[in-house]
Amino acid sequence: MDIRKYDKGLFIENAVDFEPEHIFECGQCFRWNRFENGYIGIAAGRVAYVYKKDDNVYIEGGKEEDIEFWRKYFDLDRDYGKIKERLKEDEVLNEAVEHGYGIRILKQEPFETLISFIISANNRIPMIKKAVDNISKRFGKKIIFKDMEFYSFPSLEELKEASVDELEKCGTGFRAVYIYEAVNRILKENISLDEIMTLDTDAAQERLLEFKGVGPKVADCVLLFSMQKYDAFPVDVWVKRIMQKFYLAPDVSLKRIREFGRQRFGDLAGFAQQYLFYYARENRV
DNA sequence: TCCCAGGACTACT
DNA sequence: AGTAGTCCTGGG
Repeated sequence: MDIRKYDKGLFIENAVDFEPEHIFECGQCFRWNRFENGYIGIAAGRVAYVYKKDDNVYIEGGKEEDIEFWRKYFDLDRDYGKIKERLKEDEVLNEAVEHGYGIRILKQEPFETLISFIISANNRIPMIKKAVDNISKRFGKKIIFKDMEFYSFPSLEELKEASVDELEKCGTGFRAVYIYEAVNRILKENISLDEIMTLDTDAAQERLLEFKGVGPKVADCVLLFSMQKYDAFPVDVWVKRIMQKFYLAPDVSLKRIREFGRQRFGDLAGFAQQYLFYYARENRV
């Protein structure tokens, strides 16, 4: 799929397997919101209004020098048609893919993803969005687009200024101390998320679990949504419900569900998880 | 007013 | 190895 320039930004001509609603509502990101005919949001300090019209996806506000950024962010070089073909051999996935046929897994920034998913623990999506937004307003950089204010998610350097109290005031609750400790441990122990990204899925998960406030589910989300570990299988309540309903007994532990998912879907476990999550959530399974 | 949703921690076994 | 109780916040 090719990205080209037009007068208001960038567009993807004949975008296949790409539905903004599926992409932005499948639980992987917190900074995109419904706007007019699509979604408006910010990724890595770049604001855009993304919508689909006919077969084209428009990235209004996208700059010519960011063509490669958006190509990578939206994972445009991957053939989701082929992935869906393979997953549809599974009866449940066949149904789930019908619902979320336009899902793509975004390539988000590891630091933002780590902090955002620490906030996601025992929390609901609107609350998570609010907290991430407050942190960005307080510690990120302001960007004006369409006469509206947007704020980039703060860098490690920007967030090191945050006290536990300030983080709490952003609406993070008991997770404030986890965020504070994560930021300061990364700085003090000179931890490189990019280096963790080079490890295999199990080794990288182990490293992420060393952060307080990061359990198996949060670690798997970071691995899948920012480190291209597509064999990760994050198990949240929705995935738990749908797995227990269609594949396993109702009392199977989260750990076993994770093991089952990874074994059954292999290198496509992460994609399967996204289709299942979206299906379960949309249908209130 | 209470109850519920939503993962990880701690302190146990 | 697995599990009960607790953490915070907004909405019904």
